[in-house]
Amino acid sequence: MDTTVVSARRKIEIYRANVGNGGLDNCPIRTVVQNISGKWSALLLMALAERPYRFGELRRLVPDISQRMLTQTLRDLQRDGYVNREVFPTKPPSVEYSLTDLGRSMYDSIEHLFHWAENNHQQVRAARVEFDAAGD
Amino acid sequence: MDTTVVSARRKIEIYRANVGNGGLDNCPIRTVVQNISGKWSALLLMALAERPYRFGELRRLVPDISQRMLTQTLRDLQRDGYVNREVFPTKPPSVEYSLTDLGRSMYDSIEHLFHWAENNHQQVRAARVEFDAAGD
DNA sequence: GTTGTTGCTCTCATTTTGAGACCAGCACTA
DNA sequence: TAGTGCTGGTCTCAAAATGAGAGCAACAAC
Repeated sequence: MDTTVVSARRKIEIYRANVGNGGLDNCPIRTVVQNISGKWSALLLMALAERPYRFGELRRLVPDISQRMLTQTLRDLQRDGYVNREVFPTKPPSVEYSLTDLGRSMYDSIEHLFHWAENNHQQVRAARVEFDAAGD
Repeated sequence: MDTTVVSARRKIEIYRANVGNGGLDNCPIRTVVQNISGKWSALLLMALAERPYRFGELRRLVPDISQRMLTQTLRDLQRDGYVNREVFPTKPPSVEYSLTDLGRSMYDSIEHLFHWAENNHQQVRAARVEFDAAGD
């Protein structure tokens, strides 16, 4: 057995054991990844990594998100501790969302993936076209 | 304006311009991220990063995935060029899935996030508990 | 008083996912 | 020879997530 592979295998075994116990909520990676892998999470994290935004600003920034999903995605990110929600007593009251330290720390890691995506999206797109063509 | 922030802002502006054009399929990051942010994609990539797996092996490895979603997720990953699907003419025929070079390259980037998740899942979990408690 | 702005929530239609039955082809077994 | 199991799927139907859009309260500006 290759040693470079042992740690990944162990993670999976731990995962399996947890599933066997009926509690897959103990798989660390899924605990975290499931909640930032929503359709809109990455986009919102990207925006908030730039600077704090108000609700309406985010809505205008990502025009194809529904208000419902914007509310819900922000609340999920807040629940996991990535995003801070602050209400300002203006009239009408405004709400500002910003990254927490935890969120910023996580963003530093997910940013690698974003950079990869920027640099390699043509290849992905090409693969997709080829696959679809072969499927005819 | 802080210079460290300019590139993120530009990406978002590019994104907005594309949306304005009616084509948000040109946003590089979404093109890539949407398809690996599925519920099961990360888990399967993790497994396949370790070594190639057969369909049934993956099924046993991730017991709480339905056969239907396993098929579909693998096909999506294959379509984007991350995963190679090879049929062996055994009886009954077996199918092996493995990471392509593109998939491995992408995995190197997403792995940062997985490591972060391993190291910080307690904090996420704690934030979640606190949020839920405050919500009473 | 009419309209606009804020950040939501509620309802309902559509889409995605989950659970499980079914399938073909061959091997092994009784 | 009939039964059983293994392979990697697909098909159907229920459940869950999402999208589209209306409604809402309170106050400002006109």
